[in-house]
Amino acid sequence: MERQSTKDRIITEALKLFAEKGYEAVSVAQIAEAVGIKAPSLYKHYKSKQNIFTAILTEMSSRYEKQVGSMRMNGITPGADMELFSNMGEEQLIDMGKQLFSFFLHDEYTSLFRRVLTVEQYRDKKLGALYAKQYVDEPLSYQGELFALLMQAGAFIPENPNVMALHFFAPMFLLLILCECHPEREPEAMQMIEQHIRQFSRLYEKKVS
Amino acid sequence: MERQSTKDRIITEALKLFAEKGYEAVSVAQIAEAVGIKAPSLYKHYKSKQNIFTAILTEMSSRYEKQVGSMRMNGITPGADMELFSNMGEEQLIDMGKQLFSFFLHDEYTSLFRRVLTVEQYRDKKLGALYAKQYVDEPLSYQGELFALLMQAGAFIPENPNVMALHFFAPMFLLLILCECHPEREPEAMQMIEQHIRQFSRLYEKKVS
DNA sequence: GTCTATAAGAAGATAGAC
DNA sequence: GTCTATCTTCTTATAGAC
Repeated sequence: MERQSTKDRIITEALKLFAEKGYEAVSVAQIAEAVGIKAPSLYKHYKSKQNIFTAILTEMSSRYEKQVGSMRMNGITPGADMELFSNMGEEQLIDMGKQLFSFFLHDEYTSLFRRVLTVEQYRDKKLGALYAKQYVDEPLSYQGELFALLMQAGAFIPENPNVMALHFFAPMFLLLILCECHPEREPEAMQMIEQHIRQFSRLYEKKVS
Repeated sequence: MERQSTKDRIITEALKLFAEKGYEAVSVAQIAEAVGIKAPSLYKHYKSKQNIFTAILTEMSSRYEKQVGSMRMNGITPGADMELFSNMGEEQLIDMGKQLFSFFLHDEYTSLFRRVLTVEQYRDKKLGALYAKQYVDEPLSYQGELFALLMQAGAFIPENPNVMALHFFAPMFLLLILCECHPEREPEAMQMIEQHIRQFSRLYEKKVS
């Protein structure tokens, strides 16, 4: 009567190990040990080590499409909830940035899977493409749409909204990569994010004329 | 009469393979084959596979300290060559950005070693620390110093120069990571960099009052 | 310094008992 | 579904001839 089936526990433990050591460096025996069974038993659930990895990939992609895809990265669709943002102040922007950062850094599966993609992106074209899509292209295009709408609404000075998205997102991306490997630097990073967004707001704010 | 000794060629070929597949996924036989010798011959030059990796680390670190450390990332020490920058226009900033980006992306050793650090950073604390130092902390602190001086000289509006460095560097860092795995997107990235720096210049330029 | 031969062990995976 | 026992292949590394 465990919370997770053995088949699911294999995925969970394998993901943790792959994120920590990389696919090649993890043996089937290590995965089995983490689950609490012997290596051969594992082959009753998955027919190969590669199969375990593929199952992780499938599971994480569907999780992404469900959570992040439909919610568009932070629970807000740019079109529908526009009014929520049209009177968005600096403090709201800081909150949004910090929450986005915190989710990406602390959500267990998101964080572990990003580490796996980081480490394996060069060995498999599909993984490289997935990394680019999930952590570069989609955040940028989503935030680009959002800033375009806010710009139209007169919340910011007229500039290229896609470059604006790059200016907003890239610093958080850099600090995310930093903290992923150096968790002790999270407070420092959070402070940088706040300073970043305050300055970003000042730069893009519409001056009263 | 080869240009490189066998001992050096082992380092070169091993670096290429480690950057492509990761340390664990590369066998000593593969390195030997790339060099053009048999695996056991390799042990006359290095006493273990780990030793080869350590030699790469030492070599690349010293290369970094020589080239990038003393030249402060792009050949210019912030204090000494200030006058060169004090009348720096938008086009100069774009050139500097593109050259910096191009160097990081195309310099063979820089690029390969960054890939190795990217892939191995989670498995070894020293490698994680090196990654943070070389690709985050030092570029940011150097550019922070530079922008602080330019700000003092009246070239930019008064803002936090370290955040300004983050705004300048982080977008290039993100695009660098993207192109490292997707070289075909370099033209697109170069265009983004140009747009980024133009917008950056407009945002930080001192308005005549 | 290079080779062939080989040791010693770990890896992924299967067979078959329970 | 789990286990023990086993197979096969690959891996790092050494020995010793040339």
